[in-house]
Amino acid sequence: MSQSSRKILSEHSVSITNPRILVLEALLDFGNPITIDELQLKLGGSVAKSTLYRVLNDLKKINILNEFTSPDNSTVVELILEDHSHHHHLFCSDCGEVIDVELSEEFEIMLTKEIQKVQKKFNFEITDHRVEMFGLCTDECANCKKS
Amino acid sequence: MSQSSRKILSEHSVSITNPRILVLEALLDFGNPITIDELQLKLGGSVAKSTLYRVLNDLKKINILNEFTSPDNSTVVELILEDHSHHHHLFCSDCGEVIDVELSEEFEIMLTKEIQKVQKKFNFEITDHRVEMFGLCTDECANCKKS
DNA sequence: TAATAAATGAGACTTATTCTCATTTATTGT
DNA sequence: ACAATAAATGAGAATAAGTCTCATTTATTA
Repeated sequence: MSQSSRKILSEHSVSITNPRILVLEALLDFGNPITIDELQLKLGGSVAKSTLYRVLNDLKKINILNEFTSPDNSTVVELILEDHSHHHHLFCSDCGEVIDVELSEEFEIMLTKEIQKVQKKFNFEITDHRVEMFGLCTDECANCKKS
Repeated sequence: MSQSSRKILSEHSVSITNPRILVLEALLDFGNPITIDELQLKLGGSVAKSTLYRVLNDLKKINILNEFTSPDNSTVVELILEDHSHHHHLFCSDCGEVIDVELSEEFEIMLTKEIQKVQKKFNFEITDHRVEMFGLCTDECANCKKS
């Protein structure tokens, strides 16, 4: 793990520093989209707040980090490595969990066609898209209030 | 216009006050998703900041206001009135404009099927979804930096 | 129109994120 | 391996979006 975080950094010609390794390892270890709050918890003060935000920005700049806002307004961050193909997000409105979801090939093809229509109609150059789904994990989730 | 904003409020059994009328009229007048910054500009100080946020929350509570975060992290707000059917959003990464987009019926049907698959796979109850598209308005947009 | 409950304005407060600057650490060329 | 240089870091100050408080005003109702 320590190995691969260093590799990621050097492959992107970013200098290898302790905070960067720690943040990358936390993200690799969690393996799912994570809120900045949770990430800070996981790091347990080993990286200064200002440095954490700087490191996240560095990772965004080299295009291996995706940042978005969940419906409950927390900032969520996720690594996008080579093996991490195009996907979408599923949010639990109760516990805030975020899950990566891949949709079928046929669906993506159809969506691409729709997007082409939208491009023409609005004279836009569309570079990216995502599907967000919201709901409740109906299961035995320990964090859900089950209200 | 003044007429319809009052009507909207009374139809939802919300008391008719000046700030509420002003905010609703600004939203109706703009007619598109609008950032809170722009909305404040449009209101030109006629409504106190704290009141603006309270009114927006009131409108959310009666389910006629949708709020989301744009890719550049500004909060965007839009009215959802009866005639405003299911739609998605197109964002310009340069000027920040947000446009409502309807996708084809066939696409929505296929998306519904995909969502059913996701529900089963993750044991989720999915209540809502949206498609977000990002790009650049290639046209003669006065606000785009054309960098 | 008076009584009551609800809404407002002004500004204090909170919290996420960014900025500053003195110090530390990584990189590089020898 | 080492010194010089540039880059990154930590600590905390600064900023800004959004919320809260409370005294005053406004809407509703009977």
